[in-house]
Amino acid sequence: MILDKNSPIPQYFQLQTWLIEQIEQGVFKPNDKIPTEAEFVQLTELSRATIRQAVQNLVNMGYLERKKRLGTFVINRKIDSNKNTIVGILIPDIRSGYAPELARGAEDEAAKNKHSLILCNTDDLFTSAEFHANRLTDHHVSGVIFVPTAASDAKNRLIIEKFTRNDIPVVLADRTIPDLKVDHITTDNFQGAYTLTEYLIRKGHNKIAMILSTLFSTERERLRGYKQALTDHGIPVDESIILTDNSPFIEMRYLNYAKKLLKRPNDLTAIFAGHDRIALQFYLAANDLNIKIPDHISLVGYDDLHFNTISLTTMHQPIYEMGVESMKLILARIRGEKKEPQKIKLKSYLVERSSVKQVGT
Amino acid sequence: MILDKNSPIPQYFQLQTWLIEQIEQGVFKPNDKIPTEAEFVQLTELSRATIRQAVQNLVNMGYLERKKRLGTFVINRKIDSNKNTIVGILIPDIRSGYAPELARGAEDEAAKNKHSLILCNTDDLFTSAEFHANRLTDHHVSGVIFVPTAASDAKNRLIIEKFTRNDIPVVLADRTIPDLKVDHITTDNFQGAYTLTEYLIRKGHNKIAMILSTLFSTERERLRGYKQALTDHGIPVDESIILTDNSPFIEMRYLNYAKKLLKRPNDLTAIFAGHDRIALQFYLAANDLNIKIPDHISLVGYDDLHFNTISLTTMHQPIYEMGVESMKLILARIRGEKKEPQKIKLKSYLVERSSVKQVGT
DNA sequence: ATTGTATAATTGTATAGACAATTATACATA
DNA sequence: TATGTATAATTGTCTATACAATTATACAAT
Repeated sequence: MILDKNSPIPQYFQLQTWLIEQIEQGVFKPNDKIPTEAEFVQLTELSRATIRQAVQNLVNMGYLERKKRLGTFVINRKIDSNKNTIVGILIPDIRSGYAPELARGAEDEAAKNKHSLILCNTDDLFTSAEFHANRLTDHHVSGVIFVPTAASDAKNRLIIEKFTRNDIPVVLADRTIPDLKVDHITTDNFQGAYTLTEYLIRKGHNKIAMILSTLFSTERERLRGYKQALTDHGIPVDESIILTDNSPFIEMRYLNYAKKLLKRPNDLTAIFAGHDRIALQFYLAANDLNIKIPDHISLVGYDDLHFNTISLTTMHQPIYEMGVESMKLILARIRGEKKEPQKIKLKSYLVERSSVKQVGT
Repeated sequence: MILDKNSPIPQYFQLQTWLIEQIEQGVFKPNDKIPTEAEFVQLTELSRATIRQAVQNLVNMGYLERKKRLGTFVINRKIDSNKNTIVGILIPDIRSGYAPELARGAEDEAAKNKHSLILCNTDDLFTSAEFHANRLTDHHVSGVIFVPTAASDAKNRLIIEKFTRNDIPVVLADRTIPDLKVDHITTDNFQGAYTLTEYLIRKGHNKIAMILSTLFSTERERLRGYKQALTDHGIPVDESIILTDNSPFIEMRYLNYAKKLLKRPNDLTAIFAGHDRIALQFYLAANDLNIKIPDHISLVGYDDLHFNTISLTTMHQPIYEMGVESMKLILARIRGEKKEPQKIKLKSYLVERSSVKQVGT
């Protein structure tokens, strides 16, 4: 016991700090009995009242638990704090794309364990994400599920650091950021795009345009998968029919792209839209131009959003499951399970509807 | 000072209880200075240590604040707790209908004030709502926005009582429950349906079917508006073309209703769907049966969901605004503004697209 | 087998007193 | 005007002590 009698730091506070250290370093483990107050009096040569003051503070802080007649024990904070945990989720916009599905998955899993989920909409903006990050830190949430924004990797890293500096674990969902020691969970966009492209090739297509936003790792991965599938099937990659955009998703912009692409006289037989909302714009554009899908041109999307009135062949992403799994991951971190950062890739599967026609032979 | 020296209740605890009472009854008001420890020693004839024990507990509980040299003061808990408040929202399902829009409105308003929103999905089930209510109470949320479930009024009342018993204010959103002293905010469904029906009548329709679920106050109000509009225009209400259902919304069921109604040989010229998701089923059914909307029959919906591919004339509900306003209401209650329960009705407006044809002259 | 009783260990409650640290205020000094 | 200093009120820290309440355990009585 190293208490400095002459230090300006109060004795009770020294003792309290020492105790916390011992607990956090695992010298006193959960459920361990710490010395009795009488023993502490002998050990420290302080009065019992002072001992009690230190111990009482730790009880209030949730480190210790007193049991009459038995002594004072270290609480298993992990189990304890595991009740009624609050987790934050940072998604672009709860109104669009897969966000509702993701939120629902996360919420269901949280609710199952009596935890709660705080919703934050970033609109894919760094400033907004930063604002919410501050708020969540103020609220002392126990963990965060973060869908990185459309901002640069560096800026997204700032957000994550904001949390980790405050000992709040983070799980990245859907999109990743390179070289970062945090858990992340994505769908296998490379494999999915590969499968989808291969499907088109099998259907006889070999002039397949791709249109996507390069802003997100997800779509860049899809582009990789698309190119790889073409290459593996001996079809040269034609950069002139790969249309990339690096600004946030705006319907009108993609509607115009779609119209341009559909009007352009070329021998395209199929279009691979980077995600379903892009595909939707193609439907609308095609409708406008009196082009029939799949009769005149085939179309595939990616996401499997619930479009009730159009019958789009697309990759179904297990978004609900992603929500569930990210919550499981973050809860494991909150419980303090220390492993290497996990990189989970969920499998997507192809949903064949009627936007692709067999061509050629 | 009434302390019972002989009571088995500890002196410090008696003092502490008495102090809380004084504070909560407003005898000691926020920012008031309470007697100094020395004064308490005189008043109570207890030792200073005992006084301190009671006061320290109240400090820990957030009732009091010590200031060296100045004394001990009552904290203004309202102002204090007004920062970083957490509000719960109970909606049917974040994935469907207007829920995302409502949640977004509420979240934006909350974020603006540095508050946070906990998301709960009830699936319109009482048991689920009850579960979440318990969870939110455990978390000590400061207020709740509640979209009543499809269960009976009595059961929804139980949920609300659960909150009010714990001094958690509640705002009802979208749907109402009769005879309840809580704030609520709805759109004016009567007026909206009246406007919509009148619109159809002006377009020459006088044989207008209505199909709806009677489970929710919203749709029952719409039915009232529909009937009133007919009556006011001298059109007799024909109960045989009013199709009601009182089970939760299931797409298949309504698809079948739609098919039956569309197949039935009658002189219907227009259909008023209780909400957009019902209208969507009519689109799908019509498509199946090769019936063109609006050429063969006109259709209106209610909600203005974001259907990208169909062009439905419908009532736009200011759902985002409803989210914002319910958050404002609940925050006002949390701040302790005591008024009569407010009943706010937001105006909807008609969005004319192309699902209604002019008939007759 | 159940119920009651004594014991002892430990925390819980309480007293009386002492000195330290902090800080608003007033006053003094540069 | 700005800065330093003394004062006094109040909370902060700490000692030494005493008895009460709680309860696991062992053992006795029924």
